[in-house]
This record gives sequence, C-alpha cells and structure tokens, in this order.
Amino acid sequence: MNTVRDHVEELTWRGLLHDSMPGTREYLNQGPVSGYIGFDPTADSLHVGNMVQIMMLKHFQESGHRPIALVGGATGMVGDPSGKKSERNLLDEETLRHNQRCVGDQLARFIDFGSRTRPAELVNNYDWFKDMGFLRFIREVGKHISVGYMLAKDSVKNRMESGISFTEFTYQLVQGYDFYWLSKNKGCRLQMGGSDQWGNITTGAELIRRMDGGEAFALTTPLLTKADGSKFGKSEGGNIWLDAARTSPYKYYQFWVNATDADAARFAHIFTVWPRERVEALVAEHARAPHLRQLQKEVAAAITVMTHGRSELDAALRATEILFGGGTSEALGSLSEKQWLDVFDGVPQAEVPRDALSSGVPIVDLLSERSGFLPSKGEARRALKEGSISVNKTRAEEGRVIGTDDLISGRFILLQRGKKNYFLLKLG
RNA sequence: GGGGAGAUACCCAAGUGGCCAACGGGGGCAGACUGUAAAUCUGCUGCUUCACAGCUUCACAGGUUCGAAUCCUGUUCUCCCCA
Repeated sequence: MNTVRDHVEELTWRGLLHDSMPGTREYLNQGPVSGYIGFDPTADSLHVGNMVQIMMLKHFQESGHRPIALVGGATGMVGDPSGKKSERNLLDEETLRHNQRCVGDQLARFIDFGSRTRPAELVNNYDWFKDMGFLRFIREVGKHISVGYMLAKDSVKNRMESGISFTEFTYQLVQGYDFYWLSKNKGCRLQMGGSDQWGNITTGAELIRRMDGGEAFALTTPLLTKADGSKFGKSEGGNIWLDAARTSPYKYYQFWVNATDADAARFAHIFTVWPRERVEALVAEHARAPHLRQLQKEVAAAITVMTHGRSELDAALRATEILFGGGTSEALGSLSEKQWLDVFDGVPQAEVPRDALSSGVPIVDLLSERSGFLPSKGEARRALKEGSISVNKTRAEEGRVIGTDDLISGRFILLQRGKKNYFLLKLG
C-alpha cells in the first residue's frame, strides 16, 4: 500500500498551508513518509490553541503518511523565544514528565497510534538529550552552525533589544537537533509547525544538510486568528482545554458552536476531516440559511466527538437543548435527578442547606454569599435591576425570596444571569 | 555618579486642597434587536442592610489641614537625558 493522496493540495484547499520548502510536495507524493510536529509540555493538557497542529498530524495521517508527535521534554526545559517578548520560566523535570504523559494521551484521541500501515508515533526529545553532555553538544552540533546564522533569525533578532539569555538563544539548535535526530533515527525528513516555527525548522534542515548531507522538508501553517482579529482559543473563561476536567465537554461544545459564520467556515476546513465536497456543501447551505446555525452545530459536534467521544457530545447537546432550546420551567421539571446532574455537569454549582431554604432566602443573598455565583450583593442587586436574573428559567425581581417551593425535583434550583451564564444550586 | 519625569480603579488615561468612588476611552457584564451571530442603541462596572448615608480606595509609611488622589517628609519602584 503505497498510495498517498496529494497532501499539499489537501492542505491548500483547507487553508492550512502557509509555506513549504522546495521539493516538499514531490517528496510527499512519492509515497508514505514520516513527518513530525513538536508540542510543548508546558501544561498537563493541550488546549484549542494546539488544535491546528494536532489536525496537521491528523490530516497528514489521513493522507496516508506516518505522523510523529514529539513531546518536547527537553526543549520544554529550555524555552522557545519565538513570539515571546520575555524570558520564560523553566519547568522542573517531574512536572514535565507528568505533562508529557497527559499530552501524549490526549494526542491519541486524534491520531491513530495503532494503525498497521501508517501508525503514528510518540517521541520525547528528552530521551536523546538527557545523556547529551554540553561538550558533546557544542562539538557535534554547535560546530556546524555559525553565530551569524543564528542571529539572523527573527526569534533572536526581536529579542536583541529586550535581552535574551544564552539558553533561549541556543534553543534553535536544540530543536534543530531534534529534526536531525529524527531524520537519522526515524527516517523523518519532514517537519511541520506554525509559521512562527519556520526559523527553528530551517535551522534543523540546515543541520541535516551539514551533518549528513541529507535533504529536509517543511510545511508550515498560517497563524489562526478569529474573524474579528482576536486571538483564537481564548474565551471569557480563559483557555479552552482539551481536558474534560479543565473545560467540560459542554463548555467545549459551546465554544465551537458560538463561532461566527466566517470562523465556522474556516473551522470546518481545518478541524474536520470531512472531504472537500462535504465542507463546501455545508458552507454553501449555511450561506443560504445562516440563522439556522447548521454549520456551527455540525462543526461543533464533529470536533466534540473527536475530542471527548460520542456520549459526552450527547450530554452536551442535551444540556444545550435545555438551556438554549426555549427551555421552560416545565421542561426542567421533567428531568430526573440523574439527568440534572448529567446535563449540568459543566455548569458551576454550589450546595445550600435545607433549613436555610425552608425559612426562605432573599434572592440577593442567594445569588451572592449563599452561592458565590455573583461576587457581591451589590453586583447581585445590579443584575436584578437590569432584569438579567432568572430562577428556573423565570425572570426574578429584586424582592424575591427563594424557598423550598422553588426546588425542582425536590433538589435543584437553576440560577441564570443573562442568556449564557448558568449556576446550579443543589440541596446539601 | 549627575539631572529630569512619573507611579490613579482590569488596561490606557484625566484630575493637582473640598462639588472625587474619582472625566474620558478600551475591556467586561447586562438589556433591546437577532441566529446562543455580527453591527447598532441603552444601562451597569469598589464594598455595605444601595440611601444626595457609611466604609475602603488614587505606589508605600508618616505629617500639615476642619477637610487631601491633590500640599510636606521619607521609602520603594519605573522611565528619560548627561557622564
């Protein structure tokens, strides 16, 4: 089985190709090859900001090639100056090890490590750096690259004013050596990454050329920004993580379903493996009836399944239906206790003691100190004044007192500020 | 080492003895509109038993004054110029 599809063409229509080194397309079209992308183990979970690179590996595998995910245990200890204006804090080895394991597990949800024909592989550059002494490194590697060459990189140039440590200055050589090592030991002569990695990638290609006389290739992706120019991957609550414990599948689904029209179209290209006809048909359909948000829904569903699995998506959809699907107090009452807990799994919650409730709690107290939903009573009053508070899907007035009568299914009260902020109170 | 400028709420930024919880902008939150969108309009955005009331707040610590973010003293930090 040596058939591969034209990967460069595939990336092009998906809008994922920013730049490539000469000959890369031809190299890929010869047959299955290996290609790698590095991931920083700076946290014990990846977030949606990493999704472009994750999908690069996935599309690569779908095209018939063998993806290698490199977890940067060693490079994570150094710190990449690319795109950073200040020196980075170093992580200790124990933390890095933990992060590497978690990141590896997450990648396994997207790319297939068990394929017979084109299995993905996970490597950790700490393994080839841990016994590499400083003297050996500067003799074997440093010897081949001139300081002038290194200084010419943007990542270094941009930091000459504000200052850059020798450690970060050296980073490109360390990452470059990864590329060399993989080409030598794994036959991997292609590196992929974000466009900000171009400088590091070319250093690696240069090393391969000088140390081995070998040829190397590269593919980079454009930096993804949202249609309004803001940074992709952040939302009100901060980062959107791939770890369900950090970002619930419900919130994760909501993140994607809230995409603007333009973003949703791009997400369909980048974050799904749908064939071109399907993507284009959906986009066209959406253009005819944008108010249905069909594109957002399909894209969000596809990505959520890929990340968290079918059943987590179903739970997220149920929650969405209840919270946004014109849900009413009656709809809430029809849920079983288990359904309540499932549906609101991703919603912040607090417990309140029964006796407090039986004597009645003023809504202001309930919203603020009793639950922690809103930060202060002043804030709670303000919210009530603007009419943005609902209790069990029914708008609440300032004088409202909440008692046991308001409990649904004998246990729950659903608080709501505005359309999208929910809070679940449980009887303690 | 010498000289100068400055530190104000999430960010930028006015204010230079009482009318300052502190103009304005950004951001954030909410309401209307809508498609859980964008754009637009409106309101809110220190705390408190929201009241033209009280309390905490304008780098930090003291002081002057009936009264200070605003004046004085000291401390810390930042920036610029000269050497």
